[in-house]
Amino acid sequence: MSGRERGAASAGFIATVGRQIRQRRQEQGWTVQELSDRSGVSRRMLTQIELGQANPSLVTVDRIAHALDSDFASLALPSPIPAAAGSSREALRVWSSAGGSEAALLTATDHVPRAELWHWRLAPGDTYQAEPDASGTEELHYVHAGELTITTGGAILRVRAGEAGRIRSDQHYAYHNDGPSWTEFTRVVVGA
Amino acid sequence: MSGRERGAASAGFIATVGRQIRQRRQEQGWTVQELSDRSGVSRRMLTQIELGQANPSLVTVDRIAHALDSDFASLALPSPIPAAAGSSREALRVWSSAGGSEAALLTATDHVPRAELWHWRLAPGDTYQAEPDASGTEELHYVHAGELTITTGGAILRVRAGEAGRIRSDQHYAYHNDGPSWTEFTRVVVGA
DNA sequence: TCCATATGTGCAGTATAGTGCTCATTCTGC
DNA sequence: GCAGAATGAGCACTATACTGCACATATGGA
Repeated sequence: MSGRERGAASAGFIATVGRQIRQRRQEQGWTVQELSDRSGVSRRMLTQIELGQANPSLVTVDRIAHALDSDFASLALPSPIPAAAGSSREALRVWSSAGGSEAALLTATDHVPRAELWHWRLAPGDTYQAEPDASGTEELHYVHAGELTITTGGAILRVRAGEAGRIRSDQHYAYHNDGPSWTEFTRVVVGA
Repeated sequence: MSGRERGAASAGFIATVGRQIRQRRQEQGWTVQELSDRSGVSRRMLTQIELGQANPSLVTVDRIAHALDSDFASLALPSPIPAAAGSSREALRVWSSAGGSEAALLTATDHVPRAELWHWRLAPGDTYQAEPDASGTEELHYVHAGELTITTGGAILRVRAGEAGRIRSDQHYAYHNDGPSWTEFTRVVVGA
């Protein structure tokens, strides 16, 4: 890191966090000053964070999250929250590769049972290596186009367009696109 | 904020983030120096972060996350998500209307937490009236094309293409396509 | 034992996160 | 139009995140 770019919105997720904070504050009907009083973070800083012009520390984000009766992680995710009625929000691109492959977290539940809805695009020949998860976690897949190869614990599962797959997630696994065209699939992650 | 406690592990989640980073680094078989080179964050800072003795900024955490081929949010969550062996299943057309609308159950888990993955197609002007599910059941929606209007308990939720929605489904609810074109959406039902 | 590698830590310096003032602008409602 | 509330932003200042170096400790292999 020679030149340290700063001042403006550097990373995209910083803007996401800012937008999350602003929306939740407005849902509470609070002014920036009010959130400042409740969180202990200055009004000056809050406006910059909401506009994606700051690079807050974890402690600062945590103070704000607590004041909003939320938690740190959910501010980074684009999850809505309203209890009875849902809301709409844009997807969060969580992973991408040099080849153009990408994974977007579309929406998720807040608490148990945890469920996440994803959309994935894998370029021909591309691979995604995943880490094991909490015991009992499962995944559902539905392939819209191309074909998806899932390797897990020595087993190989091939899912073609129009087919569905399911895996347990207590061990290392990986997604591969061994086909000649792009693979598109929906992924649901379910935890206890 | 009179006395600002610092230097030691202040918040619990900071230690969580540190542990996550250390674990993933060791899974890669990297030394701290190696992660430092790849992420652009100094070795000095990395050790403190891993030990929960630092208060890094979002950009710093993001740099580390990218070097670990991970994402920012999952480092903050104590429980990530994926991995294991599964099976494939064919889609089941559960419902259809005279107008050509249809609902297909793509796949589902066997036991708790229950989760079902659906694909729906609603013709313009078509409606589906649903019965309440078991208490605590939730639904996630992602609209691929057109727009989806969900009415539930007097509330109206409109989800457009590219947006996501969420509702509690332990009450009467209905899907409507009020738009001029076909509506296509993915639906996830999650129960306890 | 000796050497090499990996990690933890003290210290000083630098870059920047964060604060508290200030004023400008916008949007209300009167 | 006017007054007040709310937000956006410039500025100087303070607190601290972050760096680089040095040194200590621990582990493992020849």
